[in-house]
Amino acid sequence: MCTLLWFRNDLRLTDQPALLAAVARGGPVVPVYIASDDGEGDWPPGSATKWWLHRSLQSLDAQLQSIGSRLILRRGSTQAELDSLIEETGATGIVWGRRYEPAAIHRDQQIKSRLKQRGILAESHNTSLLWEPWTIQTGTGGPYKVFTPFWRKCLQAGAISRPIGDPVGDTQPVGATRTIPSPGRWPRSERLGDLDLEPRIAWDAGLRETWLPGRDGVERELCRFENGPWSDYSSDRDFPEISGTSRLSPHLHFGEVSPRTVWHRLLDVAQRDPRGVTAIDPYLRQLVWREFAFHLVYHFPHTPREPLRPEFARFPWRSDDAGLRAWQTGRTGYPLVDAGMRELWRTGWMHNRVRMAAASFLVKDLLIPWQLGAEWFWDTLVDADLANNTLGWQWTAGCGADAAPYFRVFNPVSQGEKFDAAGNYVRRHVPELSRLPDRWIQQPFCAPREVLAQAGVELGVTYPHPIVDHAEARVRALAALATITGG
DNA sequence: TAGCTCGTTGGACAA
DNA sequence: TTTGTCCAACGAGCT
Repeated sequence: MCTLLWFRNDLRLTDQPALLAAVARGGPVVPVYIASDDGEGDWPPGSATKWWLHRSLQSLDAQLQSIGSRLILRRGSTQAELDSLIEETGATGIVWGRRYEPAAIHRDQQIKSRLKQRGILAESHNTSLLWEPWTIQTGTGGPYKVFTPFWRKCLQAGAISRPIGDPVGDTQPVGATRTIPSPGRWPRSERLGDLDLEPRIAWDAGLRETWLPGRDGVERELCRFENGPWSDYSSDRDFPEISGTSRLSPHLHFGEVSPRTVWHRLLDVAQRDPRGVTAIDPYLRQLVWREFAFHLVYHFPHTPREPLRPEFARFPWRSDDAGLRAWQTGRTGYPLVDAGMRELWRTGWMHNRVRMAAASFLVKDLLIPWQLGAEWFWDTLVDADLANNTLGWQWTAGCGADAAPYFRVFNPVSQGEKFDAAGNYVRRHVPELSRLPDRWIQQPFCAPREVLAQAGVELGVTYPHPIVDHAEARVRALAALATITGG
């Protein structure tokens, strides 16, 4: 009666329905993770993703060992590894958490039908969403393409159940069971180091300084957010120099915490707050944006590569290798954009407000296809997530759900002046500008010569000239849009 | 059915 | 300096 517990993007032991189902079968449970690209389509894990995954698996294994179990690691074809694990353990069932990306769905369906043919129990569970994509429908039975009605419909769907193992503070891993029965003999396992997830050259210092993958990191960020930032989230989240956001995105991506746990912990905090529970709404809305992204990628599986709005297939994008390279390396000459791109490179993350400005610069100022931006983010973000990344880029490019009005072109200078007025964010990530006064920090190219000299800035030498003139680029972007709207 | 309202995150310009 | 208005048209979603 041995059961394989196949972990994917749900690397945790608390509020883990697949784990609970495995234990409920009664026999020994073999927890397994398979490093494989075969469910990722043309989106194999990027470098930052692998860096995080290495540590997250380490954390999961430690948690399992603390209750007398362990994590079996394999690499290669998922189907072949599952087959061999069935051989080695005599497993009669496999349970896992569902995924919603097109390639993963396709692969999982094949695995499921093959297992069933062989008489092996194959059971999938919802381990990562509040509402699975097919449970939320418009009045006419279709998927939503606009966020606000989606949000309203979700709230109508009823209260979100408490996480398994509640009340909060119950840190026992398996809910009621609290132990995972081990097999008499463990199957073969790779060593974590042999999965080749670690970088070959040490580019990860900034990531190590910034992040703590795994359960302890979840606890650290959740506590920090609960103890302050949540209550000013709606205003502070826009200022990149402040840690006003939850910084939970990578933890949620890997399923080190369930959205349900986050939802209820913050709701509980808000309930004790004099301003009442609605004070947490702006943040909960963001959690539902994550749900919306999964809803969209499930119902429109072509969107990671193609625009949701078909007329954008005719958009006159430019080919500009030098521009792309300048953007990627944070050398566009626009300090806010460059600070964001360098924060991304150094820490594997970028503040959301800056993501919008940087992404807008690529697609509107440079007219470079949003797919190239999505690929760069995919490789460099520790929270790289196909659903969220797709939604974000299509939104910025104006070709996705909730399309932005055509005239919404972010001005990198005024965004900087609004949200980084004192220039602290720019100074942190673009040190060669750090001695510029606030007045010029967001637009060194307009600063008087003596100011630049005094700050030790030599344009074109210590810091680049702007690679495009934003005012001209804006006009050009609007003209490009007019070609596909017929305007 | 047809009509109505609205759309996460903006910017430029006039007054 | 601040505030209000306008900037396409469309299609989603509701009534």
